[in-house]
Amino acid sequence: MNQERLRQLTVPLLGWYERNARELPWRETPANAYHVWISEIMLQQTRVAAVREYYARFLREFPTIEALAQGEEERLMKCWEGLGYYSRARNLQKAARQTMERFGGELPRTYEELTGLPGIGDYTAGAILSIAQGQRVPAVDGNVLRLAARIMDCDEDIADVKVRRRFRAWVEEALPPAERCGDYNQAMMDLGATVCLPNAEPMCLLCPGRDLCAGREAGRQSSLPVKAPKKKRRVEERTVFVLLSGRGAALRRRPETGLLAGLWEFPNVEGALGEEEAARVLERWGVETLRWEKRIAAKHIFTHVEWHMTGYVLLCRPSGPADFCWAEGRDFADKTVPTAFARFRDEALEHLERQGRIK
DNA sequence: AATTCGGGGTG
DNA sequence: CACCCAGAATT
Repeated sequence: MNQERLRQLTVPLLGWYERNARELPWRETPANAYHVWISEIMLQQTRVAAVREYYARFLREFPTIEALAQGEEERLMKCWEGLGYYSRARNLQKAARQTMERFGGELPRTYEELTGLPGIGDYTAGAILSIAQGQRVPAVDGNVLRLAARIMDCDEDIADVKVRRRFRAWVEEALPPAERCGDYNQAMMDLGATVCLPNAEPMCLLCPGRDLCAGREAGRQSSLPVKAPKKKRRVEERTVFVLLSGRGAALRRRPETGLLAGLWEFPNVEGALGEEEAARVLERWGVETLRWEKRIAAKHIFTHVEWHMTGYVLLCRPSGPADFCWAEGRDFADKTVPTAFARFRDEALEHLERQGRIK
């Protein structure tokens, strides 16, 4: 195999990194394991550009592990609103609490203890240990898999766990001495993000590995890595109600498990209901409607499911099932409503504001 | 080994 | 539209 190519990259890569490292907020305090941890969790399956603002705001709200452990869930989730994969935030707080109890408030320094904390897996443990603790541990993410596949001209399926394990072992062999491993891991990610681009023609002329890349040599750089196709999304039809009363808009909490667990949503039912069917649902709920305002079509795409939503905005009395929560003003603003319902939240806000002015 | 978890940027 | 992103946990 071509692991040798990966090993040959190490020295030029570190040199490239010294001149081309991106300036990122979490790189200002690399020795602060808490900062590194927060950034790594936020960056899971999430681009740097999306994380920046969230990172700054999160650390303002929860400056230390202790503050995070003691923080209120409502505030925590509000901090995460719009970032996605909300279990990351919940796991973060669970891990913070375990850290207070088991490790005296400091993140542990071994791979086993770190991966034992909720939300910290193979990659994140490697990132924390190498960047904040100067330990010789690899951090293999999507960037590294792509880079390694190209430089070794390896066409094995990087979606396969066994293949990933082998890649990790090869990267481990290519690692520099411990004190440079944080830089090495971050250099691989920077090179992957800015030069060895995903889903596009890589900018090989700018790459420190251009003369030793087996993929480029074979002219296959842009068709690597190979990844098994994932199955397509299913489509779900839903009917969403924006119910507006003198006490505000109706929200309810989603179940504690599953999609958007524990977040707030506008009351909704399965199916694309017409007005008559929708009216029957409201009757069943015991909602006294005063006036139908309008109908809105909205679509939201998740990774594995696609919601086609029919929304009804209507004025009503503040009646309905016990799990309805009528909220306006700060109460409404404080509740975490996921992006999937953004179109309906905006509609509700517009009406609530208008009412506020009349008063 | 497969599926489930969000949301957004990009070709 | 399809693909991917500083992945992890659950089934």
